[in-house]
Amino acid sequence: MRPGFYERPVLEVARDLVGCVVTHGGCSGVIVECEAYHDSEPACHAFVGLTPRTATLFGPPGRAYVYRSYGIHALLNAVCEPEGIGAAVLIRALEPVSGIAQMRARRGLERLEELCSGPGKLTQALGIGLEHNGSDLSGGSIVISERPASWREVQVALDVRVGITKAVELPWRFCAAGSRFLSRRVRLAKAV
DNA sequence: CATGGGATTGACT
DNA sequence: GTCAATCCCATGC
Repeated sequence: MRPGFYERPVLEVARDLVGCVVTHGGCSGVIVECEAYHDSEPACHAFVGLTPRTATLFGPPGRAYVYRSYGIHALLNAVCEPEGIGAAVLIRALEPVSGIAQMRARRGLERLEELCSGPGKLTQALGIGLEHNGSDLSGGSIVISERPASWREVQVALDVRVGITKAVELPWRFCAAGSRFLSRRVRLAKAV
């Protein structure tokens, strides 16, 4: 991504990440769903302040924050905003583009729509794990790159975030409108 | 040091 | 629809 892309308000970054491409482990996909988290609201891990767990979130922008969810899944975030502010965008779903045979092997599934349609699914499909926490998202093994030409004009729909119990009303979920590869349907369908 | 709670998924009723 | 799996870590005694 261009310099400074992640060092902006996390809501702007989340909106702009829809349509961008995530590549790792010989596989890639277009981001069709993501969510913003910020230390000012209680659904964000960084809400509790600087701890060993949240250190990555408060660190420099443009790094990966990868953590274990429910003891089982690794979830991938892109750290945003200037260092010292705890904010990140959770990558929640991809439209598979390349390395699809390897994704199927890693997931043990055939159906294209089920390979990356959830935050834990896409990390499994791409082979992303906790060891990637803190890695650079431009020069590291995980790379996020600009929207391909065909995604330049993507329509982004807003919705409330999935799976949280605090600050549930904030419409900080960003989806590619009409995509078949979302983790769940959009309810608000408010466009940005 | 013990406890409790998840930014989920897949299997099962 | 319901529910268990499973681990990291924040919190509180």
